Amino acid sequence: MDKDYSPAEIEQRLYQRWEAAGYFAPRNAGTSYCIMIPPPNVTGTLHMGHAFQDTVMDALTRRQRMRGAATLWQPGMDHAGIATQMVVERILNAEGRRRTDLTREAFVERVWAWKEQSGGTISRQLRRLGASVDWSRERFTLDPGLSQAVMEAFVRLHEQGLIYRGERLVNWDPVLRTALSDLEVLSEEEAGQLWYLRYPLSDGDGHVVVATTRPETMLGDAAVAVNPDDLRYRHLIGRRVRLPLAERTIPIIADSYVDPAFGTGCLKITPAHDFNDYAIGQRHALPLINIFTPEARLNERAPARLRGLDRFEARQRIVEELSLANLVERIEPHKLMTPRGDRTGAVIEPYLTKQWYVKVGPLAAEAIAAVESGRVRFIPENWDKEFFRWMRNIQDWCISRQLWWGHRIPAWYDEHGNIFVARTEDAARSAARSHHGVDVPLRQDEDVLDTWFSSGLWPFSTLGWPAKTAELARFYPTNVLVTGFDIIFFWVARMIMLGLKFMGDVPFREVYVHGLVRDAEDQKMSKSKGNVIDPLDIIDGIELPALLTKRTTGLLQPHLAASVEKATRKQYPEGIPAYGTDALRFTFASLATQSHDIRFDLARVGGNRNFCNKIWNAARFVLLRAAEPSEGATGRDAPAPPAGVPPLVADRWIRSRLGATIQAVDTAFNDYRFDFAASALYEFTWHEFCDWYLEIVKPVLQSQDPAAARAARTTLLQVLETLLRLLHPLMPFITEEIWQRVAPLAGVAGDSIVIAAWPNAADFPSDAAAEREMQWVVQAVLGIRQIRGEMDIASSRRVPLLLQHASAPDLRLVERHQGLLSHLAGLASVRALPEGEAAPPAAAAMVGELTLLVPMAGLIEPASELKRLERRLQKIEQELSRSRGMLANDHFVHNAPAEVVTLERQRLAERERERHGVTRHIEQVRALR
RNA sequence: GGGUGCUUAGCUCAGUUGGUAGAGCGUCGCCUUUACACGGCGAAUGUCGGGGGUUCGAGCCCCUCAGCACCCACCA
Repeated sequence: MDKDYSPAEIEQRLYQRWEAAGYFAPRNAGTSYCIMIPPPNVTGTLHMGHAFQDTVMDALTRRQRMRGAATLWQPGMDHAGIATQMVVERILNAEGRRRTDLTREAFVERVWAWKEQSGGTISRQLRRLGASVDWSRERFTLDPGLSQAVMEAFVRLHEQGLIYRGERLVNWDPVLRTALSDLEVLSEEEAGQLWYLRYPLSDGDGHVVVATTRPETMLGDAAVAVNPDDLRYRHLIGRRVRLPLAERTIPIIADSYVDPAFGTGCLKITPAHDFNDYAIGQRHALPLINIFTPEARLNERAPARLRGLDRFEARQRIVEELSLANLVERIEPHKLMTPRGDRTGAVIEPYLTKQWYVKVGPLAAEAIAAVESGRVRFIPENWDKEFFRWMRNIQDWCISRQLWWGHRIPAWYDEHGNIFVARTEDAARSAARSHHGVDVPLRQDEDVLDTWFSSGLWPFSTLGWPAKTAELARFYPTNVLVTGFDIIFFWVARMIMLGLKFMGDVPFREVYVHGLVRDAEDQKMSKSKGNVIDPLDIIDGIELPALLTKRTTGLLQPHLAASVEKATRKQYPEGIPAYGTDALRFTFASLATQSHDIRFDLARVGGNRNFCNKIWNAARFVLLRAAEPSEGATGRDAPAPPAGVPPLVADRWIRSRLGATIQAVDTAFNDYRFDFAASALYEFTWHEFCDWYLEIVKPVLQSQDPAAARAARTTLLQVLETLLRLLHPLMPFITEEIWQRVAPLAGVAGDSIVIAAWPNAADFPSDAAAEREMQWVVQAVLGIRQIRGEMDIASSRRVPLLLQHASAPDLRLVERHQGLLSHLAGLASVRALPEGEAAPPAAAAMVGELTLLVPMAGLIEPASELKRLERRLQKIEQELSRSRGMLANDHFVHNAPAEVVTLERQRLAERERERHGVTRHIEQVRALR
């Protein structure tokens, strides 16, 4: 093995080998295990959130593969209608062209070309992350197969009356000129104004004053409404006002929706441009007066002088004109929720159009039932509340989009407006023929489907639906969905609804919901903030200049470049060092807590890179020693005689600990607590295997006792080999690299750790006796080390040890582990003081009754030993008084469980012994002065 | 306006049925000990957001207040 751990060298090589060997395809015939990747946008790149969830999915998949399941981790990408179309439109714009300069076919062709070029980035990223997806089954939502599934789903839903076409107000994005679903609209509080406008009464003197945040829509007003109980206006109900500028008269109506306390209590009603007004308009049979073009400019219904004005220019002009006519009573500042398109950021206009809808009520009911009955389980489970809340208030889903990139809606129209929904154009044609008796010209719907419609079919469309394939039978329902909470409604809910509808079963048994990955300052990672990190830059590292270029090019708002640069320079003055994939993955695992947000800190990756290094070097040590001839190890002069050292206890101990660790990791994986798995692995590997066992075993390996050395070697190899398999799901690369060398020596056959068997805790049963004995050794060593540490005794300096008040069992333990103690605590000699012999001035440590003494001569200042002991005593006293207090309390003694009381009594006795020892020693040290 | 979650060591976070508060990073000593200085050994550090309650006992359960975050919602 190379002396240095260099991830870059091993990772790509290993992944290629795995992929070529076909390890990632489902292998065995036994139980199946399937995870569907949430398909990322084909033209995007993977961000930290993706890397996080890919790590989780890969770890789950790798563990199940090792457990012998036929695993399928299904990869693929999403065509992401709006996002992708916008990207390509932006490229066209840069060329000085617009989408509409091209034909629909030419534009779509252009998008496909861009997809081919850009889609490779994600595959490359996934490979670098070590994702063990089955590439042979990769899918894209616009593939022929998946498109067929989309058509089929649409037609079937339509046949069942669950898809319909309707004209009503939709969320309209005037920039994209398309309808959006409710979910694609984000409302935020923004500063605005409230205009108080006078509408003169048409049949007499006076006026009513309406308060509005959108004065420009007054051209489309159909009424003024007041609350029927509002005494101020009761006499006006039924009369009419003259609508300024529009020069129409409109009625004053009564509707209980109106809040008398808000504004003036008079509400202008614009049914064609406001969702509430639309509902009121329906109740009162008011006309819908659409005053906007699809670009949200005033249309021909507006007075000629205002036509063509953008809605915000129109606002200004209209307010001016009304002011001149003295029709603006006052203007107040007002905060309001402004709806914006999640992609464009454009203010959304409620707009009257014909669109396709999914009637979700019946679908939602079944989905709710599936979650209620536990057929789908959320983890953490409180996400089901969120799910229920949304599902119970769900509105019909607008699925048509006025875009070119996507699945075109399988509906055809004849000249009379008859609609023929069919799987193919031919089918539509023949339906039209039988309707009319003759062939008639048909025109296909221009619109495409919401991207999430095809994503919603993903768990079964990728497996071949609507055909009844073997894969569907084998892998559906899938085992778990791993996703962020931000798409529970967009995606998770829809998959459940559509899965139940078309497959008659839930798409997945469990949903593991993880938090949002934020940066170290708790900011959401976004391109415009310039704080996104490409996972590959953590793996491979990146110099500052390259990072700056990367972050400042292609910004949606180029003027942010300067602030992005500044922030980047501040956060990563030296760029980002290369940490390797395993360190990054292990970090993700340790961050996988149940919390809402995940604050990503590079320091953590650094720590885990060190962990990789530790594993690497521990393996080097094992290989170095295991390769030595086991017989006739030559005696270097060990400082303390190694003869009689029983290696068996340490061997038994480390095996017992390994068994406990396997168990902990299994539990953690089953509970989706990857943070627990990571810490159990870290703790065992570093602090038990490396810190203790490797150190313990060093003198044994060089001992004169070949049997002991051989036993130690066997344990060393077996424990390491097993540990590598246990680490593999989280750290696939480093474990494979080492395993290839260790497995043969450990007598384990196999081509790759990827398909090796998952460790079995039962192979390493718990050994309480060994753990107890080791604990005694550890206590003794720590006691002596503490003296050494606090007295600043150089580690090269060996010290003599005297034993005081040693019981017979103590003496036996000391004798058995003398070599070990000497080695681990740096002892020059060990001698038990006979009763009656006075102890020399010494520093002391207590292990039960036994006192360990390190003579001061030439090493230790009495004053500092005194200080140390007094500090210790203080702590003991504290614990004592706490213990005494509890035991003196009758309520405690009577009410607490017996074992708790017993434990407390033991604790008290122990502390008292310790205090006795320490006090006695303090007196001795004092006497020296 | 509703709803959810969070508040624990300087920083980032664990803390599983209530039973003596933990980790990583950072800090401070000592150490070039032959796997590893991306290291070893040792040390310091917390009125667990405030207040109240239940209990023999509360970081954990209940109430309340404060701050923060997120989600949902049609008050013009």
